[in-house]
Amino acid sequence: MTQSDLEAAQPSKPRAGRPRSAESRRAIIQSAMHILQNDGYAALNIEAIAARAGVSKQTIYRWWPSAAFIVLEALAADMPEQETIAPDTGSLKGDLLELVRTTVRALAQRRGPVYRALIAEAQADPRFAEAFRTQLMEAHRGVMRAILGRAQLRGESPFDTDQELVADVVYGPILYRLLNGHGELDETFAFGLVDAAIATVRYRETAATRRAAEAAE
Amino acid sequence: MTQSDLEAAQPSKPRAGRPRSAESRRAIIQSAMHILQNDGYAALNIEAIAARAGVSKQTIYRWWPSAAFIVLEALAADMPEQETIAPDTGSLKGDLLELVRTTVRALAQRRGPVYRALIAEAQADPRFAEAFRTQLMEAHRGVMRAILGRAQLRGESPFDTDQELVADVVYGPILYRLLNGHGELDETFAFGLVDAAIATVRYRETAATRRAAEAAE
Amino acid sequence: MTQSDLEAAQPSKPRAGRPRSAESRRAIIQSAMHILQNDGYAALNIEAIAARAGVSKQTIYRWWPSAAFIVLEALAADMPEQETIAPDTGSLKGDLLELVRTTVRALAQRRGPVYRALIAEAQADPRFAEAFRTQLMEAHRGVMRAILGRAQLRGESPFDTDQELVADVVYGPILYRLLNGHGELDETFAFGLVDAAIATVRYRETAATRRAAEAAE
Amino acid sequence: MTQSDLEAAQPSKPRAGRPRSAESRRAIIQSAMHILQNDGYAALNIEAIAARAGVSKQTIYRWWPSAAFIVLEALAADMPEQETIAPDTGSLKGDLLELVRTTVRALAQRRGPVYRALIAEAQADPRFAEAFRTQLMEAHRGVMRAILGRAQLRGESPFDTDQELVADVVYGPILYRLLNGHGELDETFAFGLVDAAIATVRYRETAATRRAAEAAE
DNA sequence: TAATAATCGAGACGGTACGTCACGTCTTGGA
DNA sequence: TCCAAGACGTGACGTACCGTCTCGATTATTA
Repeated sequence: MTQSDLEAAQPSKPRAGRPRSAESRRAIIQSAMHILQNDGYAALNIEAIAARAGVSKQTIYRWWPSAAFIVLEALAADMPEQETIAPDTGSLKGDLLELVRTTVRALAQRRGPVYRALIAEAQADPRFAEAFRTQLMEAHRGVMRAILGRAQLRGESPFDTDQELVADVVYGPILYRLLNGHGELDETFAFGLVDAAIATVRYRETAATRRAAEAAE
Repeated sequence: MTQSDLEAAQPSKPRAGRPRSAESRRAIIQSAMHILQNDGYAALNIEAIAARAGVSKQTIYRWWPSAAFIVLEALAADMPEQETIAPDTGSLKGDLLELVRTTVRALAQRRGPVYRALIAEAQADPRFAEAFRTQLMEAHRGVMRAILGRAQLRGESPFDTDQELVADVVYGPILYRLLNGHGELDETFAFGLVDAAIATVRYRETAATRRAAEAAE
Repeated sequence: MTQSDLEAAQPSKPRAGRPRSAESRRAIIQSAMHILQNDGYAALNIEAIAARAGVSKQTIYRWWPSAAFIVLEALAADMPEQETIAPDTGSLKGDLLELVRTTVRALAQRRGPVYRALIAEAQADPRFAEAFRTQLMEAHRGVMRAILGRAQLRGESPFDTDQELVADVVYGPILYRLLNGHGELDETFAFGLVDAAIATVRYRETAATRRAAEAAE
Repeated sequence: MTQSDLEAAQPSKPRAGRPRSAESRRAIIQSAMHILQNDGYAALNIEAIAARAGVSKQTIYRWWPSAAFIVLEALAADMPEQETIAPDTGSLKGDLLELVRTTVRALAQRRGPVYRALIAEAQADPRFAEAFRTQLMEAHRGVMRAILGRAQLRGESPFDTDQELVADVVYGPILYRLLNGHGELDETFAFGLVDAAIATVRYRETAATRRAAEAAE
């Protein structure tokens, strides 16, 4: 979590000294996103961000550990609340279709390059990996859990469904295609994924068998 | 494809001049892998590889575009033929279990960091992405195809099974956990994945319906 | 002259607002001298002084133009009145010996590094050069003048002795050795210098000749 | 001593690798001197030198520890051999006058600021102090020794004259006025200095007395 | 047996960005 | 009006690697 979240978390604390410049913060984030959109992540370095934002490098380093955190903050700010984005069509298949198609479409368009870059960054920077996972990935997975929770209440899904596995089955292949580029992120893929997810929810033979076997030991 | 494959591909052409030093090639690859294992991918740069290999930087640049390609060459050399690694237990579930457990185990141990780094690298370098996909990922997917092909012959899997989707359902979640770190790469996960894959093979309702609908348009 | 001398010079003027904190002033000077003694002049910067003094940077900048001025103020405060330090042994040679030995000894020990640093600073900052010359160097030269003045009254020195030249002959070589480090600042050197000074006082051939020659033109 | 003297010292050694670029070396030195003459020593930093020379910072750091060393190299290159610059008029007074007037005149004009800056630099950097002393100051003192040596051969100076002291009496006051700015570096000063030096050569009472006293102990 | 040609080690080169330091100024709330 | 706290834009630092470029030396094929 960025230090810059402090003020949001504790707006009451009247810390001494000159307060953080909201204008600089905004300029930095906008500068970073502009460079990202126009020149790509490879061109996104602190010096360029600072120059374009009319800000000193020191000011950036004071609040963000690296450029990736700035992008993360911008994305997280855009990220609406779970309730807002979790579709609620009345059926599991409907919810999943809505979710997967939206996700896949966003990644096939402008979101793709950003997510690819941030995930790459996370492989080299454990601090960022942590922030990325908790602030973005968990939000996505939370949507899946909400959908599956509702499906369980409706009786569409067994009470002991492995929600984590289902979330992996949905998001894993999407990430896989996004990063590896061996297949399209299109409608056909979205339909197939939904089928796979539903099939996974219903079919639990091996797991049940194995649990029984383990219980017998 | 690396330039260094030229000699393997065309051993007959006896170009003039001093031939490539096999010793330097070996030293470079070993140096790279040593640094990778001991200091991590972040420390893997051409200067360090050259210094440790007792080789000039020019020699490296002559044969590899970047450090990632050296690692890729090392991994690809280790990669056995498909027939060798594709398990053949007689049943789809048996093959999948064998494959997934082996894969997950390898990634949970020493292979993990290397694959994470190379996939990250691929996001920033399209040339490397291409090489990585064709030389490593396709080999993995080929194993899946071989297993599914045999399952179809045995009647365990419909003739119109979407092999690509099933491969995605298996490898996607593995990659997801490897890169995102939200869950363990363990036996339980492997069993769950196999279930999901088999469920996907059997359940094709949505896809069939959709195809029919599309045909009706 | 430092702004901080204002209050000393004009204690009557009761300017409005909160008066200057004597405690802060003391803390700043002590902090500066502590850093200077322990970490050297290179480590003496405003931020370090402020941090150690528990004072804001602004408070320092309000009263001193740079760190060098703080040190100068500390040294000038230590500097006793001329009458106090000008030796009066009854003979020119005695006075000179006393003065030179004291000076050389002080510079060979703790005063050396401070003077070296301040003189260096003066080369880059004309304002400080002016302050340093008038507040420290002139005090030293005044001692010489006092000694030479007494020698003239005693008849030990010609009435037209070039006091400035003699002061240069005494202090110049000391400074030279202090800054250049080609020779020791020891007793032998002190004796030699006194001889040179006395010789200079007595011998005025060239100057007299030249003046005569110039007058003839 | 700069590493860049290596090639001059050992032109025969055919070291491996790309040889040092003579053009870059020249461009760097010229760039440094240009900045020094036009913008002053305060503006002389590595980045500016590199930019103006069309050279990378690394290339400068490879060969010189700091900007001061570049200037020193330029000055030392200009410094003619001792025999060339040591005046030989036939008399001690003539030689001294020639030397002192030349020196004082040069420092009063363009050499002054450079020497002031380098001497200041030497106070903060022991490595540079050493280089400055051995490469420049010793050359100057060598001239004095040559003059005094000849004077001794002619019988103008006692055989036991303390050459070091006389050199200090000549150069010390010059340095003093240059750095402290309390007096002019003009002809009058030059004449006075020569008188002081000659007086010092002739008058050795205290030293002789003291040596006798010490011998008696 | 030479000439030609490609490789090798060493290492210097221009270049880009890094993350840090200290500067001197500014903006708060409080004394 | 001063004070502490501390954020700000500025400018330079010295370092790390990048990918390219000479060097002299080595090792093959070709003439």
